[in-house]
Amino acid sequence: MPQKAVTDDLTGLLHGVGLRVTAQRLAVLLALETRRHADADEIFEAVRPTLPGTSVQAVYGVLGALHTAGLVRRIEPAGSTARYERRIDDNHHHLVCERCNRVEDVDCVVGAAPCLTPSNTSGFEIHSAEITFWGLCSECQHFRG
Amino acid sequence: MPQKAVTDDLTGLLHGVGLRVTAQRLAVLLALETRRHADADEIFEAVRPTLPGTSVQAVYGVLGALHTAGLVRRIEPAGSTARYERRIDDNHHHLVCERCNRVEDVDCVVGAAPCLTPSNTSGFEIHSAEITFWGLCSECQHFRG
DNA sequence: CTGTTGTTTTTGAATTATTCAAAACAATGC
DNA sequence: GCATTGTTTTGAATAATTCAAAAACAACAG
Repeated sequence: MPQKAVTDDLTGLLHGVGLRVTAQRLAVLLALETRRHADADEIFEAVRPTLPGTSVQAVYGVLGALHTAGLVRRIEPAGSTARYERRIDDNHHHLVCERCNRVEDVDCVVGAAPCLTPSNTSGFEIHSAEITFWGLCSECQHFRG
Repeated sequence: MPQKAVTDDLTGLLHGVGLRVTAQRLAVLLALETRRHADADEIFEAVRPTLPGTSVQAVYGVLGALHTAGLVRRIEPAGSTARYERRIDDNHHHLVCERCNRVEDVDCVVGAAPCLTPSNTSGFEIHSAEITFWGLCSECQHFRG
């Protein structure tokens, strides 16, 4: 897909949720296209070359707006900074490395449906269930001892 | 149970994992007996009356040692500070309020076992699965709008 | 009980992700 | 184009947590 078409898509995405289309927002969305589980700083660095003058605060602002609008999902595994991703429609989960904080997607979980039903809800109105698997990534398995 | 007996239990707990027994560690463990999902500051405030002169850094140090030793579990729901709990042997999960960050336990999950098996592990060696249910607590359900 | 050793706590400061606020600026509707 | 309203910049603040050095202390041997 040519660059123009991608940008048009992203423009439509923003219009769709009633957000103004700005260069910063397009750049952040574009950066998220090719990055999975990027944090604010990674996105800031990705945006900087094509859009110098962008501030970190603007990136936080854009990510906040996109998140509120439901265009990005935000995860914050213990020990990591907040990470953002565009995959939102599927109910996928995450593997997090306890040593290096690397994050990978888990497309689905065997027998997932029951997991979304806690036994006692303590009066909570439940909106979503988040599953995080903790362990060691392939790299870090060698470093044990 | 008399106070002395509780303290003896906690002393044994520390000995059991090869940690030195200090007044601060006993105080933190004792504070955790009656509090669920307490954060460092809550524990600090709970410890202060009986053990004045204790520093917040000491509380962080104690909690770190207890966590490393496997005596306490540490959760860090997005948007909250780190919280600590003594329930570690059962595989229970959490409900977190999206508005006030209140945390409640979920004793178990219907059909829990399958949840511990992700479909693709991406080469990870998995140690544990953490399930967080997001929603609104009974209090905060009234504040919508 | 006492001295020694290694660990823990205190004291004081640093770090870092994130947020806040006011002013400059830009997108959209007319 | 122009006004309106939302967004970004600029600059500073916040707050949880960690780091480091020195003092205090628990555990153990004698």
